[in-house]
Amino acid sequence: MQFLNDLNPYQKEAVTTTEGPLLVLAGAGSGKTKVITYRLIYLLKKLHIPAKRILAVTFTNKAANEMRERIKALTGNIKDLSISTFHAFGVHFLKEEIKVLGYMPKFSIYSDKDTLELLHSILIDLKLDAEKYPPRLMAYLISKAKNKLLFPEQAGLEDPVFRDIYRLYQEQLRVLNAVDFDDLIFLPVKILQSHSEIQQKWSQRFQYIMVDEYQDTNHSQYILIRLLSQFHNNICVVGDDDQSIYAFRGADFHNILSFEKHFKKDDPVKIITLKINYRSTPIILEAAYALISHNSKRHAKSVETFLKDGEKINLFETMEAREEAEIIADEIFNGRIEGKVPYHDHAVLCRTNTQMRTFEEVFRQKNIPYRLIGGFSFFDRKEVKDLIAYLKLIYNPLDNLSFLRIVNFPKRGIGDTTLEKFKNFAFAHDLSFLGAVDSLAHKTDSDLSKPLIHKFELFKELIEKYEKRFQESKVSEVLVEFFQEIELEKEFERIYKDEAPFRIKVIGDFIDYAKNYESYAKKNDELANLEGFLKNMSLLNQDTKDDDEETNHKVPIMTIHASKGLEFHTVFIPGFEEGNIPHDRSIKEGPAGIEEERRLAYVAMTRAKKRLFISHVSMRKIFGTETERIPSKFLKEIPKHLVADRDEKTEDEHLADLKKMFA
DNA sequence: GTCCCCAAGCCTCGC
DNA sequence: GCTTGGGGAC
Ligand SMILES: Nc1ncnc2c1ncn2[C@@H]1O[C@H](COP(=O)(O)OP(=O)(O)OP(=O)(O)O)[C@@H](O)[C@H]1O
Repeated sequence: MQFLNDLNPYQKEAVTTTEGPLLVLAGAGSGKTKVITYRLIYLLKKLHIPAKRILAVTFTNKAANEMRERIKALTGNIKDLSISTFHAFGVHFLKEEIKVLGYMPKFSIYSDKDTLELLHSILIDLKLDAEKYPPRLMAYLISKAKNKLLFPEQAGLEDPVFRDIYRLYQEQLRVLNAVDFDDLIFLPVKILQSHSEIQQKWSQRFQYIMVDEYQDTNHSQYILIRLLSQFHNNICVVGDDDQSIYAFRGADFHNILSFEKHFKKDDPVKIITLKINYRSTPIILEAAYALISHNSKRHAKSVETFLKDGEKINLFETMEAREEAEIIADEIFNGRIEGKVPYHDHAVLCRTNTQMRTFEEVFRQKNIPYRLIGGFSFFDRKEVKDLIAYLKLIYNPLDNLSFLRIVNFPKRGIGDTTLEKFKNFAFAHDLSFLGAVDSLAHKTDSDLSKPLIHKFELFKELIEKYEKRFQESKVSEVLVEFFQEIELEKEFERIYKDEAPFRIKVIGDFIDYAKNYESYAKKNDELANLEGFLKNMSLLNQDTKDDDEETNHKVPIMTIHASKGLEFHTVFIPGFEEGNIPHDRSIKEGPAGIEEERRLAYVAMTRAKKRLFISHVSMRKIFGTETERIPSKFLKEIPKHLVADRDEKTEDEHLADLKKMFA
């Protein structure tokens, strides 16, 4: 076992302790992910455990892909190995087991935008005021209930109206044969809890289970893991409570702090701490720990640094965001020329997506190659959503929401009144919308004219034709054919007029995405088909990075949330202002909100290996209006001697500046 | 049935 | 500031 020599004794112990519950609780950069990866290899290569007996859960799809690649490189084979996010695992599980709940295996996954639409229609059905029961709030409450594994009856104890909304929402989803994101965890748990034979099957299957970033799991995810590990009880989780930054999604770092209590059964729980940080310079680390030690609710850790020396943290302020981005662009340029640090070993970590746009513009102008990670989803664009609705309906004919989106796109002369009559007809006969089309001709109670009925029939034929085509040929090829058939470009020209060329380009991007998906599937020994494509889009699990080397030499621009688990030679954290980090919305939430923001800052800082730049602006545009900004209070929590403030000026210089300003 | 205009809210973070 | 979609005009 040559490869074990890459590990320190504590890491080695974590890797070779395979039986019983194991918790690795350790700070940033201490090699937790490395432990998980090596542990997988150890199980496969040394103990010869069949791949299908192991489940590894990562936080993001990117992390899953990276781990898969490393395992593939080291063992040559990744077939049958389950490395996925909780949600991707949920999809996998439900494909096999969702029948017991009365759903079909070909279910749709609704994004939160879709669920808002659904909630909107439910409020209308229940004749409720959307002002009094805002769909956003309802969606949030339903999500919270599902995280806590509560059904409508249990969640709506105080508020019967909410109970009814939640109940109807869940019923509608089932009729549409669709699930929301929370269902991907909630439903598997409910199935495992109520069907002991299924629970036995799955918990016997997974002899070893590992979870990375355990501090960001929520209650339902913890229960899911407990149910799956019940039989063998070989469960290993790693994490760092200081890096819990997904509370808004229900994550609760008490899961990791209570791991021992949760999992001790006959076997004792082993806890291993890793103290050595291999990533960052002592200066960066001292600053990050000084900051995080201001949090009251945390498990204190001691750290030692492996690296020596290093330069101070660079701090600077600019008037506005553009200038901030320009200075960063120049630093990256210099870093590459003078420091020989390649583009992709720099990273810009933003608090919000909106910040990213400025960097995109400035980098483009200054010819700095960049790539945006995450951010505004391509799939949220209206024109793309329409295209996806077609695919969803083709895949899942029960998906009425998608049907409504596209039955008159491109315009085929089916208007609101016609549609209203059609819907009533379908409801009266208890049919799905697509299913109702066939009955129109035989039944007399639809109140629709012959030509109108024919329009519906043509639409259904189109859907059915492509259902077949997608089974026969490659997704990307069928897409091209399909877009031609519905004369999409023509429609875009009609709707978008001058903007059409730009929108038409989006069609091309969509097809490129499909091609990318196909090569991604191939790389992972997966079958590329419509089902996989839809899943891939719903879970956003494509690495935006494609294979050509070009892309690997670009500066990533992303949010701090997306940077979790990554590391870079040089890190820039722009927008270090009060109101941005900590964000206004979090400040409003009180102390817990601020502590979460402090963890965010800690995560961002600890991504840096050698150089760290922190910057803030004095004016920032918020919803179009310029507002004055002051430096983040977190800045005061970083010891001054670790920081090189470029703007540190003498009194005289300040005076001179002021004079200049008013001259 | 379709087009077009204007009020209103927006994305903090994302599987 | 900009998108979006509801509601009225054609
Ligand atoms: N024993 C070791 N010797 C040398 N380098 C190591 C060792 N262990 C880990 N590293 C390196 O330290 C870096 C951080 O490791 P890793 O990403 O696994 O840490 P982590 O604890 O998961 O970090 P984080 O919690 O911040 O995501 C990696 O570059 C890794 O290769």
